[in-house]
Amino acid sequence: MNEAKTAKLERAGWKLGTPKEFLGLTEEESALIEIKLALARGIKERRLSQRLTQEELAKQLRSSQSRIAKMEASDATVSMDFLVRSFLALGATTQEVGRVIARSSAVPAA
Amino acid sequence: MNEAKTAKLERAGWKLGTPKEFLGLTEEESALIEIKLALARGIKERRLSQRLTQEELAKQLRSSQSRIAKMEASDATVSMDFLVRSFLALGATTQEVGRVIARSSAVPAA
DNA sequence: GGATGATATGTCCAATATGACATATATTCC
DNA sequence: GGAATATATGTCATATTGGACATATCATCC
Repeated sequence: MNEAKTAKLERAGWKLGTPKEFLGLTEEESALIEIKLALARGIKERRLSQRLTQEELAKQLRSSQSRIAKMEASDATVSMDFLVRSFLALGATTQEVGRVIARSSAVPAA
Repeated sequence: MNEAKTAKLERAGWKLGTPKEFLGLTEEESALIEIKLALARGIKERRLSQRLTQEELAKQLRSSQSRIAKMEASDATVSMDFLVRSFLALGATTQEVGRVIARSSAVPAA
């Protein structure tokens, strides 16, 4: 992960700490974060393409606009359960959820 | 989902309620559960193939044996975050996580 | 530049998930 | 049948995540 990205994540409340490769932590830690970022992006895309407001999506999920905003901003207090539930609520299939996750750490071709 | 499966889930603490297709709830609800079941199975498989005890895996994750047991039993109190973290801790890539999820609701050929 | 509508951010406290622990139940070997 | 080891289940207190609300910021239109 590059510097700009980690800065953004720290603003979103992630406690990243310094790399701890030797403890086997960072690789999983960053993979998990990449997954959440990818889901958040996917959710926002889907919501927009369906011309839904955050308020409307919130209602469907019996949640609140602020929570949706935080989710799309990859706030650290948003769980993966909530991300996946939202994605599914927007009509995604498990196949699509899986695909988004699988590709989350794909390195763009140089 | 068949009857035996729902019975097992209810034993694991899931509050399923009667189908609410008309509210668009059940499809997502069951998809999410299928995902969690698939992850739990994948985790147990990986752990066993690496000849790790629940205790050992727990230590790696700074968790406890009981939590691992609950996870593998798809207990309702286990979060998706924890499932994915565990899967990754067992050496899975995001690709593999994605694949397991994508296939979670695959219907076996008749 | 001020409405209006959408999104972002911060804070509450209620609900849920967590690790830890105790203890129960397998499973395997002797 | 009883050690020894692994796994399951129940319960706590603490930590994390949740919805709700207030308010701030941002865009678009007039």
